Amino acid sequence: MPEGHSVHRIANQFAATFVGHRITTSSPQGRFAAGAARLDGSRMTGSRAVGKQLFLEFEGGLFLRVHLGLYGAWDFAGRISTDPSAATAGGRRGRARQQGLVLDEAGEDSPHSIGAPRTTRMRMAESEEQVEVDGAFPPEPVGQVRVRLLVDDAVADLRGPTKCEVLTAEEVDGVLAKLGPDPLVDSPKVGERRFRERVARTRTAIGLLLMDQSVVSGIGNIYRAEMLFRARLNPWTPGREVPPELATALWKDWTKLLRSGVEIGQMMTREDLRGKAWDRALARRDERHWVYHREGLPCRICGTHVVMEDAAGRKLYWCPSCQAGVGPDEVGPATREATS
DNA sequence: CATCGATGTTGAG
DNA sequence: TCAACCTCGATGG
Repeated sequence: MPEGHSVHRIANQFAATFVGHRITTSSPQGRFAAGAARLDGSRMTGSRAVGKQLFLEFEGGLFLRVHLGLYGAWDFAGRISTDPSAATAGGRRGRARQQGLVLDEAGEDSPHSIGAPRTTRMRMAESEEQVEVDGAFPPEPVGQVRVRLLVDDAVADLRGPTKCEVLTAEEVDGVLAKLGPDPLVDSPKVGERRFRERVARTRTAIGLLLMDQSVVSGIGNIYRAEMLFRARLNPWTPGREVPPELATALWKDWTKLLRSGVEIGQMMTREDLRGKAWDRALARRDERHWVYHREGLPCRICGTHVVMEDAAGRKLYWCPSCQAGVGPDEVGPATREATS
């Protein structure tokens, strides 16, 4: 259930732990047996995220493309990076070993390891929590594991993806061509211009455009709602009526939020809490956002009840008072009720 | 213990 | 527009 920041962190985790190594690839579940066989035994040469898509490059010119969808997840175990933020992006071999890696095996050094070997495990999806578990390495696959990538001292299990396939470089290019700009992939100038020009060209509501991966990559339902609130922008404003400066501001805000998300591993959009309340809010999911998942609760700025309405099948949360700006021609259900 | 819903996308109709 | 995908934490009984 990740938005873009999680996928970049996962790409960094692969860069730190797998890139440069020969990978034993399998499909314990069986559904990806043929694809796994094509990759088995080849070296991983690169790891890259674009929006919500992950591309793992292998020797021989093949790529594993993974999209986690709504509930997919990677489970890492063994020697894993405890901080998959930006530092290892690009996947240079060797660099990974220098920074913050944990090697947690049988561990003579470990004070509490008497008897059973222990392994660090971390699930990378909507949340990340590292736990140490008893048992030998590698652990038995648990549940429906679509793909298992194994090196000497680390393993990654993929479960529940919406997309998992082997592609050639040309096919990867085809996928990339359909994706809007990603602030961590495209240059600030080019990314901003592509986004702004695309928004200006359509009557589609900005609330829908932000979720359209061909317009901008990596934004999901939470960042969408939060970015619109931070811009005090009515979600139903047609793209062409969003002032260019505001489109630029949205792009810059996405850049800032994505960087922050990759760094802290959380979608924290409440910059008003910088300082003392920050850590507490990080610990509490219901404190991290302005409007997301706050239907009926008072707006944190004006006290007006936050509304929730359907936008192309997804739940859209916003404050009809704070976000009344840039009058929309087309209005959503909540706006219609308020004015009828 | 059963049911619901989710930070997403695809493809059928 | 809606079901399917296929996982799991949260929720209710």
